[in-house]
Amino acid sequence: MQNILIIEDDKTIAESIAFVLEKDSFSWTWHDNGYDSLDYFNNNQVDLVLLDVGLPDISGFDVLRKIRSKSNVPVVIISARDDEADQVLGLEGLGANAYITKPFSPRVIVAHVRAQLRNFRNNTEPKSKSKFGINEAMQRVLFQNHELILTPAEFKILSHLIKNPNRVHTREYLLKVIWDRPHGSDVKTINTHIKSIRKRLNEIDNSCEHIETIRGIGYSLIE
Amino acid sequence: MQNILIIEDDKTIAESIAFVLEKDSFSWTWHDNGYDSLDYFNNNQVDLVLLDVGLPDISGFDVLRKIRSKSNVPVVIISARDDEADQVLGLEGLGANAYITKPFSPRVIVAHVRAQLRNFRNNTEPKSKSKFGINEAMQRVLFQNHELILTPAEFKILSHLIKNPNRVHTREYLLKVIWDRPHGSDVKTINTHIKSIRKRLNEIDNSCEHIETIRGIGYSLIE
DNA sequence: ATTTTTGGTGAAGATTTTATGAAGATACTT
DNA sequence: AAGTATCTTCATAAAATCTTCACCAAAAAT
Repeated sequence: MQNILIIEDDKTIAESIAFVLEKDSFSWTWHDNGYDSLDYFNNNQVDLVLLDVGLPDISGFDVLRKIRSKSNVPVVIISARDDEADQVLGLEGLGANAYITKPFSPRVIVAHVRAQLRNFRNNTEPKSKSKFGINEAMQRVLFQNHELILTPAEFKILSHLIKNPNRVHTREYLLKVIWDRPHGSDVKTINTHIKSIRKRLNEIDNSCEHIETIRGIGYSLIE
Repeated sequence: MQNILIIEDDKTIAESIAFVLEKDSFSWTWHDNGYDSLDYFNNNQVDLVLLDVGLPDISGFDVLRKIRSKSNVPVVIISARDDEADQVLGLEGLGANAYITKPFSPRVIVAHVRAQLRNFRNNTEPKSKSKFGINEAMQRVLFQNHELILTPAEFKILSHLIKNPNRVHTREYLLKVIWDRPHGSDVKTINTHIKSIRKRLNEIDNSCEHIETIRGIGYSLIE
């Protein structure tokens, strides 16, 4: 049974998360502050961390950094307020594996947990060499020695996926990747972009799915 | 001429950096906040970034991440205070190329800039043989043994493209190439210049596009 | 088993970006 | 100053791209 560490100062939220985890037969532990949770993390087997960014004692930033200084355990960020968005982006850069915002449904949380755990399992140690190369100077992607000519949006999405492979990216996030800032268009737009990227990739190598769909969440590039 | 982007909210510091860069005949641009500088970065040719970590709007962390999401351009971190040391370490992990702290002398900065630019150049362009020759003295370009008679603006653009082939050049940057300095004219002017350069090239060899349009960004000379 | 939700697909429409030709403005030459 | 070459602007056409939509298939929930 996998052990999930919940770091969340709001008791109600923590309990609802714990409830759905338990229903899906995960083991869980809850701490409502950064220091206790780090203490727990250092002395126990933890398979995944759910980390709220708005803690009372230390910043989510510091917690994540401390965790990352000794482990690659999957960390999923949860944030209650929209104005934490910037901070959340920074956290992803620091090595957070995914993040969930505001109206988080139980199902979304469990889906994230499952996706991250699966990715992590498949991804430990072997560190293979990527089949992709990014030609920034020409806004092209090299895939198995073929140069892909992509539209601006496709390039932005694909190069982002290549730089952060084996981890889930929500459609919302990928939209922001295209537009640099929040943008009004429908998230389903991403489906269409992904479709055309897949088409181009499959023209070169049809043997497998290169971009995996994580149902209910988003997409992930497989290496 | 290489273009350095200075991201620094302290006017005095920015000016002193700009001064020494100019003395060493670098082109430079200064922005005092993160958003403007990213906006500039996304739309202009930038050969190196000098990034202060203590910006008023977004963290240097986020700025660097945004830059790295689309470019491998050398980024040199400058930090004014010692207590930013932690942050600086994080930044280095994220892909900063070097960092300079507290008492930075002009000469140290220029030395870093030169070193990074040299590294970057050696790492990227393998330098193949070109079909083009440049006759600086006569303001002419030799293309497949034909001498092209060009207008001054056309010569400046084309010879710049020849010196930096297979790489995108924004219209803003090409405007600066024509005028040596920022200039008030519309960037669409470049479209017209490119059109006439293409016409001249096609009169000699019509078999392919020699100047490729990179949609949303600019133009690139193909070798 | 049936309903509901979610993602895939192809095509149409809207939007954005670039190309083009010509006219106006500017600078340069004689 | 007139004439010429060059640069810029403008309007419009053309192309490429982005978004939306309707419909179908697959997966999940009931």
